[in-house]
Amino acid sequence: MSESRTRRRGKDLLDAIYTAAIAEAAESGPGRLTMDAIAKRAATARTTLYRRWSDPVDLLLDALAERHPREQPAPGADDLRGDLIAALRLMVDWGFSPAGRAVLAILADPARDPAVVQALWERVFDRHGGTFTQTVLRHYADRGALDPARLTPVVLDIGEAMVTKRIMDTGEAPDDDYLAAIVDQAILPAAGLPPQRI
Amino acid sequence: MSESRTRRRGKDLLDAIYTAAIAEAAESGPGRLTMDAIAKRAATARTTLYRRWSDPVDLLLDALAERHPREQPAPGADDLRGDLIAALRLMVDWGFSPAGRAVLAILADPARDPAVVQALWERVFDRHGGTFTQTVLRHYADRGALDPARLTPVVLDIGEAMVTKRIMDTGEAPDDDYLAAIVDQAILPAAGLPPQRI
DNA sequence: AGTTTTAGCTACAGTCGTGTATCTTATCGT
DNA sequence: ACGATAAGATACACGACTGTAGCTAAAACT
Repeated sequence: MSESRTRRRGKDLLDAIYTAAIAEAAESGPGRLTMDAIAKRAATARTTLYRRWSDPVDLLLDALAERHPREQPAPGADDLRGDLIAALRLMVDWGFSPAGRAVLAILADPARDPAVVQALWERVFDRHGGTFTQTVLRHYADRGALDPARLTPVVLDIGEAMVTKRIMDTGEAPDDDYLAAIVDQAILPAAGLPPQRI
Repeated sequence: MSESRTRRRGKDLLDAIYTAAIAEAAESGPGRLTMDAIAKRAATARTTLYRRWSDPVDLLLDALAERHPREQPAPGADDLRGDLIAALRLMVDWGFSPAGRAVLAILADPARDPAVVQALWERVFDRHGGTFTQTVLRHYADRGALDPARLTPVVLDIGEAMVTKRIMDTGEAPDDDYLAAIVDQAILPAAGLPPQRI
């Protein structure tokens, strides 16, 4: 009838659906995520969605898995501090992408289904290969620049924890000064190095 | 008609409504919070709620403000490490109360209204008087046990950030060993003290 | 005791999302 | 060019929640 002349199919359509699902989740939160809204935003029919997924969260997980950031922090020559800041910057950028917002909301959802969280780790994070600052810290520990014994799970998580909390508190992306402060005042001292500029 | 013989009023009724609202928010998340569910759980009529509040979040904010934890960490004699762990324990307990879960969900809600967050800070946190570890760290800095210059906003926030992230990651309350690890491996080094047991 | 206040009940129209069924037809594979 | 596949449109009954209105009667105040 009033159908547009072209009809999307396969990858094109999937892309549109994934984008719509992540955008909806990022705006409304997983709690308010509906098949209806995803379908409308993707300009497709609800029936098309039901042919593949049984509920909105199932769909969202597929979307997040397909769109997980593959970018890895690439530790440079010999600049631990700079590399750590860069890794946190990567994390902030991701955290403020629609996908990052959606993931944060899923993790903080009090009604979260453990199975969903587990699926999130298996399909998104684990494949992503370690956290952001972790990659950098391990790299420099391997080269002898810092004591591997200091890289406990707690220490490896400091950067991510500080950034996450800051985002939740302010709702805004921390600027480079704040990221530098996290590195100088929290991560480096915990890693056994003298704090830089206080 | 089939109305129960007694009819609650004033504070009794308010208490039931607040409890119901926080419980609902903790279970369903603020996104799925409805007047209907609160009314049903409080065993009152929806009309009664509409007489006082115009929407569920408005109601929830009143409930959280009324129920905010007044318990303060009381720094003891001369045990910085122990007092920090105790402060984090207080925070974990609060974070796992229905109110804490509701607050976390509000802060992580991608659809969060800045006005709601601001109201939350003004009506709940600010009145609470500082964060958990902050009280302890300031106390020992005042007594000269550690360098006040090291107590930057970043350092004062490490404990809360680590606990928050841990709760989001695992969905469970960190045990005392983990809290001790946070204190020993993250907070104390950042505060300029040698890490205790690694 | 009489009056005011307000909790509790019922009903209503309206909106939104669900899950399923049915039909048409664009697109793809061969 | 033809047949298989699947996208797109529409319709439907159902349930949940909304916001308002009107009524009854319990609790509180005088």
